[in-house]
Amino acid sequence: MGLELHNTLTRSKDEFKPLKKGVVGMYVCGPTVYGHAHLGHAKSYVSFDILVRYLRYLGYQVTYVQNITDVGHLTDDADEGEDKLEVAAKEEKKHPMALAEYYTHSYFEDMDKLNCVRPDISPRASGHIVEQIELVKTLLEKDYAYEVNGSVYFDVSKFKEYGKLSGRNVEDMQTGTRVEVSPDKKNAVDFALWKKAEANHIMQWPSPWGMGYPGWHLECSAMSMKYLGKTIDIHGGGIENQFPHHECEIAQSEAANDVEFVRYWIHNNMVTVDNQKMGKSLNNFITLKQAFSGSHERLTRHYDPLAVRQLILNSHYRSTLDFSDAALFAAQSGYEKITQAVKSVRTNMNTASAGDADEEIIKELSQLKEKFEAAMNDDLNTSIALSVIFELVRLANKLTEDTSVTLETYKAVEELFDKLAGDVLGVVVDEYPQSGGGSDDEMVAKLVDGLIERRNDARERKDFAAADAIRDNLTEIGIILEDTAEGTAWRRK
RNA sequence: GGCGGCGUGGCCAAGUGGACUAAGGCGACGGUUUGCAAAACCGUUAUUCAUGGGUUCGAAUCCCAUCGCCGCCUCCA
Repeated sequence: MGLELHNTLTRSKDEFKPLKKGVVGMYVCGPTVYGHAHLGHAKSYVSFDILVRYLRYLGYQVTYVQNITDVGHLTDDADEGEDKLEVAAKEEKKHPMALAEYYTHSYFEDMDKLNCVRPDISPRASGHIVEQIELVKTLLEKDYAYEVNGSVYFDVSKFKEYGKLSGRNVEDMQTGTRVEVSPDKKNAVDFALWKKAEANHIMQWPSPWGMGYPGWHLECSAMSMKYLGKTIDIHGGGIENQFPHHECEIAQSEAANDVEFVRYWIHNNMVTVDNQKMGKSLNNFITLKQAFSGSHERLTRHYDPLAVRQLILNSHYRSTLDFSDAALFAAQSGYEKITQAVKSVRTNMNTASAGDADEEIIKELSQLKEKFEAAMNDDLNTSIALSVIFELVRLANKLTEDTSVTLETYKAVEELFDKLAGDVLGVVVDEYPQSGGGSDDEMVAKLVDGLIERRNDARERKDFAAADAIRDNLTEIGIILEDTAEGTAWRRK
């Protein structure tokens, strides 16, 4: 049984078969860069990162495109909306482009820490105005769009399949519209492809319809088309974008190209914090930088970025995930357990004896691998996949207590950790620094090593009072000592 | 008003008709180990899946009702 993915378009789990054998084109709606990334971004992009990693694990050649929205968009389709990049720029007294640049860097920095693979292409909306204008022209030529006062709208009544993704019908929405309808529109559900800019609008570009800026659904259609072709295999995004954003993308793209736009629509669910929607006004809005440093009043400590990642993998991407300090704390402990096991295996490899691998162990490993793949094939059940990693941890920990285990056996265990927990889940890395990184680390390491030496002297003299005093001191500042058969190891709490 | 989701042990969370006498993690407790710890290992911690009916040989899983929580419909991952 191959990979099955839940496709929003069909509302069922469909076997994944790319258009071209062995090759996958995947587009994911990226962030609007007007602020630091938060926990919601983490869930979304870690989820899609898992999909990319797993497809590559299965041998697909994946082209992963994720846009950067650096063109602010109106808060609604009517004229009174404000451009959020411009709003943020005014607050910070910077040019919108400087702001976009700053938060783009910040975004990549956070995603790197979460061990998300970089997209192959990160196209900026502002760099694709030409393509977007071309798309609007095509839609006008094909009579799917109309121009009014320098703005261009998509005529939803012309696209019969509008609503097929979100399961809405146009009549229902006509009556239920809560926002004020722009008088320029023929129908309330019509959406802007191009908006005329007022003189004070900073970000604007020349177009056949005058100075303006692209509508907020347009960039994804234009850029996915440019880099992945008219039909793409996978389009991912947050569930809140299912409507209207993705519905509109389908309308624009299929009207322009007369072919199916996306074969598999994948939507991930939202995040809550302490069981409430995360929002700035609720004081439960937590950025990734705050989570990594522990600088938020709802957090009792700092959390390892990979522990945040692990918490995300602990639940399914289509379930809502509640971030709480307790949940993060549990994930941190679990993450450390995996890390410890991997480190022990690697350490023991240095001293293990030569000899063939244990056949029983090899058999167990291949069973774990099968279980892992079956879970991932079932719409990316990372929760079960992660439980397999914990089984592997237990197996590894038992081995490291046995001195007769051979190097070949350890190699097989380590390889499975690297492939499943490393390449696919991304919670195991190749190198673990002794501590969190930073310029003082080497000095800290030397200091701790020195103290360990003095403590061991005291222990040899049976002066346990002195020995314990040293250890207690270190514990107080967050350094944990562990006496093992090979000597005393230490780690940061 | 329209659409959708959820409610599983102290906490997080899989499972969605029969191998469920319900994974896994965290926490807690007991044991092994240790000079004492830490880590690790072994064991214990839900006869029960919001509640009440029903369908079925069989339900956490399907249907109905009730209660509670949440999301989308306006930018948002």
